[in-house]
Amino acid sequence: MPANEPSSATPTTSASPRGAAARAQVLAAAAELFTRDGYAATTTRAVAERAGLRQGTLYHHFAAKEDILATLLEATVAPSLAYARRLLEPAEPVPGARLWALVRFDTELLLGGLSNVGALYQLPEVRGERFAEFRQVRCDLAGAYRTVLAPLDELPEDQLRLRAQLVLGLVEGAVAVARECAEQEAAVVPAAVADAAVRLASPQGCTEERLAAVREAALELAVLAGR
Amino acid sequence: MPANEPSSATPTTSASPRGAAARAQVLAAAAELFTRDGYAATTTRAVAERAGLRQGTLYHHFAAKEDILATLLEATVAPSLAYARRLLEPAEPVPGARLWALVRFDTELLLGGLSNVGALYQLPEVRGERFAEFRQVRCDLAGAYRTVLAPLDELPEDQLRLRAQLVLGLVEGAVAVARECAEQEAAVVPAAVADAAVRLASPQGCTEERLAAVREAALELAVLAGR
DNA sequence: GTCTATATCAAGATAGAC
DNA sequence: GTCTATCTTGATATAGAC
Repeated sequence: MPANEPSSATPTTSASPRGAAARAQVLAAAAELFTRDGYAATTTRAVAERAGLRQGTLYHHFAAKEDILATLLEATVAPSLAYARRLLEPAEPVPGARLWALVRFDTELLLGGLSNVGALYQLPEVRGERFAEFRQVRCDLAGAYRTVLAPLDELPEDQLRLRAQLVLGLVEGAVAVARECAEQEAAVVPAAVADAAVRLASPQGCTEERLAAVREAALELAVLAGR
Repeated sequence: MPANEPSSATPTTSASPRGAAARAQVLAAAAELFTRDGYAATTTRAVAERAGLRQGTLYHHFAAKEDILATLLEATVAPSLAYARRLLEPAEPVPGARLWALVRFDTELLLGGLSNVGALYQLPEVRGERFAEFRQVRCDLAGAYRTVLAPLDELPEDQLRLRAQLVLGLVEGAVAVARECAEQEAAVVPAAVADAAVRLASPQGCTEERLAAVREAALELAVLAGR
């Protein structure tokens, strides 16, 4: 990756860890290792080494190990919520279109992001104080899921909550298992999960034709929402 | 908790950890703590204390911390597979009935068992050597899911695999989120997840009526399969 | 901003008395 | 079979030179 910088022109901007880029390298390294080996089992040494730094240097960028995790989580869930909000602006052409678009976006984000940060959502450490802000955003996202689920079925509030949880569980669970078996199939997963979400949220049934219409409408919505 | 045993009548059978019961107490304590705080973050001291033992004593029942986890996992997945096999013996009265029964059973097992051992399935530690046997059983269970999914949809093998993964993801994901919000609602979750699974596996749509028929047939199957 | 070196602490596992 | 030690190791985080 490093192109060249034999001499020293601009000290703060070099290819290797040096400077501001180091922080980003640490985040990328942590995302990889946290998702692969688990948060608790990943040492700060391993993160630093992978980022091209020494262990102690991490603490000039993050005050504690938990801060690295919190930064990762917030950076991952924020785009989801932002996308969900853009998705809610235009009217929904076909019931289920918003749901399809949102589920596909989230699955894609979790699967394709730097790493499978989605799997980190359920870490026990996330219950701590340090992660309150993240959990709040996460909660707002769950609300968005309820909103996009509502038009598909007349449901009392608590049933709607449960269904939103089911769909969230589907997305995160599917992401967790998707990397294990599928390799090149990963490209199909987001759409498949979105299909599945629409089906499971359609109480009076969802035929292939209807699903096709939902997909098409969702793709248009996705353009409007900027993705 | 200890009722009384001032003198010493039968040495191997007393109320507190003493004797063979200790092993079971350790497992119960570990299940609770591993699922609540995570495996890596749970110390053997904490497990021992909750089991009413001292840290060192654990090692007379298990050779290592990982052995506790492995025992828990195997004990949880084995009933699922056994149930799935019994479910496959009788003919399927209505397509989807087996799926419904299996999903409900698994969700119930994971939710209601000693603890949410299901959440432990995705621990990074489980990739290790020590857990090969567990992963094998898990793999067999995935095969059973493919079998019960097959009658619902004409699907090429790889698509069927993906769908089985989706359903497994749904079950485990739903279980993971179910405890967070729902309290007394937990009783509704298994059936709701089973409904959701059947819907998402029914490509040509699944109306309320059909779902009702599936549920009824599934309950009969469940009786035959011994639960 | 990065390094080396180290303080500090707690974890898993073992030894041997009772 | 359980206890009280203790060994050994490896972790996070800090201090201070460059």
